[in-house]
Formats: sequence, C-alpha cells, structure tokens
Amino acid sequence: MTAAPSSARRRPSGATATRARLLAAALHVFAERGFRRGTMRAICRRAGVNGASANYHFRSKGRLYRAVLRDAFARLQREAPFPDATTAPRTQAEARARLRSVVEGIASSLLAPRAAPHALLALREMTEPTAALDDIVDDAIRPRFEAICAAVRGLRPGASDLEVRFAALSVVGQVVYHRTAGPVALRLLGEKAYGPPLVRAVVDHVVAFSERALLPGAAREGGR
Amino acid sequence: MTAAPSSARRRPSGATATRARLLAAALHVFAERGFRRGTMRAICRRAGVNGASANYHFRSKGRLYRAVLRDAFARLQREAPFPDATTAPRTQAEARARLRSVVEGIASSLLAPRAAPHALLALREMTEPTAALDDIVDDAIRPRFEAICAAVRGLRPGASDLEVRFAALSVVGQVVYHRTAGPVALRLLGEKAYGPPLVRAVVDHVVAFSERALLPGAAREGGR
DNA sequence: CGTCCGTTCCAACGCGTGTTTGAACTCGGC
DNA sequence: GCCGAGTTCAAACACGCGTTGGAACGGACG
Repeated sequence: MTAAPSSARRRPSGATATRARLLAAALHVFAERGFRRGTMRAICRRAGVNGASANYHFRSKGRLYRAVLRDAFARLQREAPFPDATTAPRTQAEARARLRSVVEGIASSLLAPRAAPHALLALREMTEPTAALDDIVDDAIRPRFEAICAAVRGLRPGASDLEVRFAALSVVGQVVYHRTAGPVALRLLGEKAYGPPLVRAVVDHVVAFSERALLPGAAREGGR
Repeated sequence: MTAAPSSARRRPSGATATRARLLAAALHVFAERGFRRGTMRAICRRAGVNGASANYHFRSKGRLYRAVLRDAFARLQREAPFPDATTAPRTQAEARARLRSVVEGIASSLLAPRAAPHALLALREMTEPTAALDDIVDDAIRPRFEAICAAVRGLRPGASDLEVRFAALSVVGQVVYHRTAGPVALRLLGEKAYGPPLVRAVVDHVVAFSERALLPGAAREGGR
C-alpha cells in the first residue's frame, strides 16, 4: 500500500485522511471500551464517516482493530523509548535511574488522567487478549520487558534468570494494579482520582518498595 | 424472603432449587466471561432452565448479577477467612506468617487452574466495575484490605498510614498481575500454564520480594 | 465531453441479545 | 374435584450489532 508514485495514485481527495481519522477514532474507542464493547457505530460517529466507508477501507472490525493495534504499539515504541535492554547498566546508580525511568514511564502513560490511548489499548490487549496478541507479544512487549529485566539485573547482580523475570513482573504489576483495579484502589487510599500528585506518590512508593526488595543489604531510599 | 412458615409457603416443587441452580450457573458464566459477555442464554442452558423462568425469579440480568455478586462475596468471606484485621500481629514471625497466608490465599484462589469462581468474579467486579461495586467495596473488600494492612504494619512498624496502604496494594498487585496479565506473563516466563509448581514459585517470590521490601535492615528470606 | 474507477452514503439484512407474552403445568387448600 | 396461585415453557418481540447492496458523487484520463 501507499503505492508506487506513478501507477496507483487514485486517491480522489480525502481517502487517506478518512483512513487516518478512522484509525484515530478507533484508537480512542477501543482504548476506552475494549474490542467487543467498542462499536463500529461509535467509531464512525467519532470519525464523521459512514459505516460502509469504514468497512470499505478496513474490511472488517477485526482488521480495523489489528491495524489500530499495530499502529498503537509502533507509536508506543517510538514515543516512549525504554532504556536499551542490550546494554547492561554500568553502575548501581544507573540501574536505579533505569528502574525509576521504567516505573515513571508506565505510571505516566497508564495512570495519569490524560493517559495515553496507545498504552491503554496495549494494556487491554494484555488483560483481555484477542487473536492479535500473538502478533505483538514478541515484537513489542518482550523487548520492553527485557529492558526492565536489565534494570533489575543491575540492582541484583546475583539473581537467577527466573528470579529476575519474577522481579520484573513484580515491578510492573505494582503499577499496573493501580490502573486495572483503579476505582477500588482509589477508595482504599481515600483519594478521588489519579491526579499528578497521587501518580507521583505511586511512583515514589513503587520505586522505593522495589529498590528495598532488590538492593542487597540495607538500602537507603531517596527523598520524599 | 424464605417466608414465614405458615403464610407464604407456595413453592410447589423445585422453585428454590431452580433459583439455586440459576445462581450457581450464573456464577460460573459471569466469572468466566464477565457481566456483558456472559449471556442469559448460556446461564439458562447451563442451569437447564428456560429464559423466561430466569426472568421470573430474578427480574432482570442486572438483578441476577447483583444477587450472584452478593452471594459470591459472602461465600468468599465465609470460606476464605483472612487473619483478623483488628488484632495486630504480636511478633515479627507472626507478621511474616500472615503475609504469606495472605499471598497464598490470593494466589491459590486466583491463579490455580481450578481457581475459585467467587474470587474470579470478585476480581472482575474490581477491574471492570458495574454499578454493583459500591454495594460490596465497604462490606467485603475493605475488611480484607485492612487485614493485609495489619500484616504489613507488623513487618514495618514505623510506616505511616499511607505507606502501609501503598505497600498493601503492592503486595496484592504483584499477585493479581499474574491473573490479569496471565497469558503475557506466562510467555515472558516461558511457561505453559499456572500449574501448582508455578503458583508456588509465584507465592515464594512475592513473599520474599515483599518481605525484603518491608523488613528493616538486611532480611533473610526462607528457602531455596 | 464521456467514461471509468475510487470513494461515500442511505438503507437494509441477518444475527444475537435481554426481555415479554400467554398458554400449559403443578400442586396446596377448600 | 375443582380452584387458583406459583412456576415453567416455547415463541416471539424490540433493539443493537457488524456487515453488505447498490446508487450517487467526483476527479483523472482518453
């Protein structure tokens, strides 16, 4: 697609614009309501496009979803780059900085009131997988997970591979829980919403909690 | 309901049995597929009951769901009692035992291949709340959360209330993540399913990770 | 100008959903 | 032995969903 410049330039006017508007609308709708509850009609209304036209560009709802998913993960990788997994952190301080950067990245894209739709959609695909999960787990998820593992390994050099993986899941799980069980967590904390101060508090806590769990001996946590 | 013995005993035969079978079937279906995706027809087929009969006993799908939810939480509290939140743990060893018991309880009811439908339904109501959430958060969720807080406080006596609450959420979140993001976590761990050995490994890790994060100074973890 | 083809729209279809209708059935009470 | 309330059932209803048919629009090309 996107055609050779000479032969297939048959876009009368706003055809590619329609496609783009549909993708953007579908991203929002699917991120907010999931694949099943997100309806074609809602997407088309938001995009200002007729339903038949949507089915002309993407041949079905499933294909539209897969296109959105690919787009979302690509943008996620482009806009929120993680510290490279291949280069191990040199010092313990660098490892701590990487851990904080990872936690901050996840928290700000998932918890903040203006959470990134790409991140929400990605999380939804992990918690309620569709057939499209296989397409993205190796390309998009695993590299980011390995980056977290690298940070963990920097903090806990002696740990086995399985321990490192478990620990990385623990770090991610602590943050993600505030999104997946958000309404309940808010009430248990006595808070109203995940505003910036609360998000910062969550990040500080998860970083401190995880550092104490990972660093050998008695670890000093930073400020507050 | 269940009537005064003299006046309203108008149950010709298996009316209460039908009610009970519907509740049991709805528990399974709703736990497996959620409120929206769990259909009345599937519930009725499983219960061997006509749809109109189901709508006679519970007047709508929503009311059936709320009835199931109340039943599930009541049974959860009855069958999986947590260490009492009111009595603080006396010794550090008792606090550690409580922490392990809490983690084991959550893990075995959520992760094991024959996970308890009550627990799955409860988790689903927390991650995808319906209007029924308000009815249960104070009666059923908060007491269990306070029990976890008590265990955390026993391990970290000096911590502030907010710190304790955050830490309790961290403990829960680590375990719950393996359920909510189960398929992805399995692939990242290189495992096939959450069999008993893997569940035990998760419990051991989460307990060790959390104890290191909570206990002051250099903590010795148990086995392995 | 006439033709073609990519694109958009209105209207409808087929399906699955939750719910209702109205008749049949089952008993305890008179 | 019949009445009537409680209960069950097959069939249908109204609605929303994803999807499709077919006509109308609009530039590109001959």
